[in-house]
Amino acid sequence: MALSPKQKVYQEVLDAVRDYIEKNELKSGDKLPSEREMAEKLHAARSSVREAFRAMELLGLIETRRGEGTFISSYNSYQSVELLASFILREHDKKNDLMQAKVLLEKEAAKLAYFQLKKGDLIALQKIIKNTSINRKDQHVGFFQTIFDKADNLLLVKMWRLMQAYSQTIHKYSYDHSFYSALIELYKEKNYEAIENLFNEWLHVTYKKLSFTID
Amino acid sequence: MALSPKQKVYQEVLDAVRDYIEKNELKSGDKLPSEREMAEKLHAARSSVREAFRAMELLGLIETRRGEGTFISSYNSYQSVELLASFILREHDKKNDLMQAKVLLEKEAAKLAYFQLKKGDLIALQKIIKNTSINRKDQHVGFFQTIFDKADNLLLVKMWRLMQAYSQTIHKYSYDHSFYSALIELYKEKNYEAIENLFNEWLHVTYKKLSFTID
DNA sequence: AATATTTAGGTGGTCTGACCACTAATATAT
DNA sequence: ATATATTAGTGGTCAGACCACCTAAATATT
Repeated sequence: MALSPKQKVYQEVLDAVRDYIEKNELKSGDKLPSEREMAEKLHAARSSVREAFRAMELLGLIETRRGEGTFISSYNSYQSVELLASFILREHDKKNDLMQAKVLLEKEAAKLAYFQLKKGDLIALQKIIKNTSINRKDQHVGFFQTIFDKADNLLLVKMWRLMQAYSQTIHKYSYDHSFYSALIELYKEKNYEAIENLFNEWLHVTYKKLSFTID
Repeated sequence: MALSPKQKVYQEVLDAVRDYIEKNELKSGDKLPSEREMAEKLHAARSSVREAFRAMELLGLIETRRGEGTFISSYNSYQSVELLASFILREHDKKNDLMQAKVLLEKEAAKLAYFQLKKGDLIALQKIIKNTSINRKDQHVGFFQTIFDKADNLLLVKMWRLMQAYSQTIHKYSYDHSFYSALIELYKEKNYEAIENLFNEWLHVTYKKLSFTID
């Protein structure tokens, strides 16, 4: 493993695993080579392979079962993000970036979904908003999950989920209640252009607000 | 390190480090105990401590300098996002999703930059487009790198760079030449609203085109 | 023959101890 | 006082050794 001298071995293992997954077209749940086998294949020590594997495990990318092996995770578990947040999110300047990016994704998803939403979907959205038995965060997630489904872009929804998880430790993770109703109303009125403005207004207000609440 | 039997050692190290940081009120840039010292303190092997440290490093929580020590990271919190994204992107071969997401980011960056661009910036953009000594890909990257700089959102630019890198395996990675000129023209005319439409038109055309070229 | 049991090999989990490359502070020489 | 060489400490990596656990094949039991 002495090819790229500047890079650490466990970083190279990371790349190698990614290539391996792609090359062999492995999907969620498929088995990876054992630590020993991977080490031999990459001419690295097992401990180096383990450093890479443990990091990936912590990120929820792989799943490990003692006595069985290492498997590609379905990546539904975002538990790693929680740990991240507990360390990271005291850095405030990045909170703004995160919130801004998240809102942008939600805005674009809302616009993409515009062309796909049926009447039944609108009713479903309304039901989520009116359901007071779940908390606001779950309302927000449910609401936009529906929208992202209609937007039909797997990459966008994955990025959004990640940001949503990150942003959960920040106080502001949802819009005002009136926001959701306003969006639904725009869908009903078939007012595509106004969607952009609705989000942008909220974005500017919140952006400023966050700037002043930095301690 | 035999107290909590069900938990892996490197997980316990993770918790211990978090407690250590909390207890000693360490801030960004502060030094952590060495791997050997931490191992002795926690009655664990150095390799186990390393597994935890490497994972934290990958998450961007700590920074490591050979010969000096391990420090609490001050920046680069988005390192993990990059890694995650690189796996997410590989997971599915939805080229359409990727292209759509990339264009969306470029569009939003163009709109964010709108409020920051000075006359000199526009000249710089024009110079990039008129420079025929570099290939189209580098023109595209240079053009939007300038725009993303003005948009001033670290997270957005990192996501974009990643997508740009991956999209290079696809044939379409840049716009028609007239597109860039048109965008500059809109900046000059201070026509904010038209930016959205410019991108959307291109997006719809390309989206359909790609739909038919999927192998 | 069908079932239950034992066994052997493979896997992750952990530890020990050893080098190497690098850095910074100390000691030494100029 | 300055420049140089030494040294101790640090992360980076490796090799090899156990252990606990799981699975499947070989064996024994019915």
